[in-house]
Amino acid sequence: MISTPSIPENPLELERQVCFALAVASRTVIAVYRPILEPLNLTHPQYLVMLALWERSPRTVKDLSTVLQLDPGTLSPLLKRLEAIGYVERQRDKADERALALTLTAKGTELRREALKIPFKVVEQLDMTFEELTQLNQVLHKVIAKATR
Amino acid sequence: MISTPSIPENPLELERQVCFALAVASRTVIAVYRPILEPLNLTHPQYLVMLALWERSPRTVKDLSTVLQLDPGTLSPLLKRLEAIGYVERQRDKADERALALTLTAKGTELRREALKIPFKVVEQLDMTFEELTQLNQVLHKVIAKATR
DNA sequence: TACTAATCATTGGTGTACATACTAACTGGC
DNA sequence: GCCAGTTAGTATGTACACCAATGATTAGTA
Repeated sequence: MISTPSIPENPLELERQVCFALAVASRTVIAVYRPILEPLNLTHPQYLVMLALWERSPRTVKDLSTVLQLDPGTLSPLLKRLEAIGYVERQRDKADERALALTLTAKGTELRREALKIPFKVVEQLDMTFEELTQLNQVLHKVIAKATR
Repeated sequence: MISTPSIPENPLELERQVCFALAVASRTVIAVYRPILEPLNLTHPQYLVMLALWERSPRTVKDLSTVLQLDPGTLSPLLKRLEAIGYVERQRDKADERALALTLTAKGTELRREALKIPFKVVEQLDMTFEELTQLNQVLHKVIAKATR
């Protein structure tokens, strides 16, 4: 007779929850960025906005909201802070006055040169191979796709 | 003569950043939990605290802070809210008056029966195999270990 | 034993993150 | 040109999340 395990596995075990690992991983990785971004006067979400703007510069709040998957209500104050630092300019779109165009300032554009070092610094600290990180990235994008449906 | 790619890869490309995928994945997965946790009157961080308490009940703030890798300053108001709902009791440790002991109430203990369904609901919504999730969990714990050093 | 250092939780400040409600501006159909 | 319905961004309220400072308590030590 085959015995079943006497102690059934606990579905609610904390260490087993992927959501827990995701939340902690997100927070701890962002914590790695914090001292690196601090000299640039950027928080991590602000850094992500800058990445988006370095790829294409006049972008609307709506556009950033879609790409970063962030609520416009979250971006609104964040973008004002970026403007206050002087990395970004906010102006209404002439063609559509509803839309707010975010444009990089000279200072914001120039910042990219400094930022170029960041990915290398982070990868070095994480001490993981390029392959591992690429694969993780793929799995995460799959999770995002599944969770967003 | 071997040609090098004319357009060099961009290290700052948003979609390539693991930190971005991590942040979005964490937020979107938590968003999956939101409607599921809402009937229990719990936010996701509160749910994680409950998971920890269901595993072992009198736990201090310090202890929870270590396990959940959360600042005590974050937990303090969160735990007061859990107390206000009636899932938890807060009382100073008799032996060490500095420590605050968090104990499950009867209501809090009973809630576990409802919560047992949650992992299955989430896995069903994510539509991913047990193996995929287990493997993701392992990689995330590796990232956490590397990032925490 | 008195003094000092370490520990634990809370408080206050800044910055996300999301939901809801709101205003201004645009659109299509008439 | 007008209007119903939509869209873009902002304002507000609640809840994390982290940091630094504070206060209370305990532990360590001369």
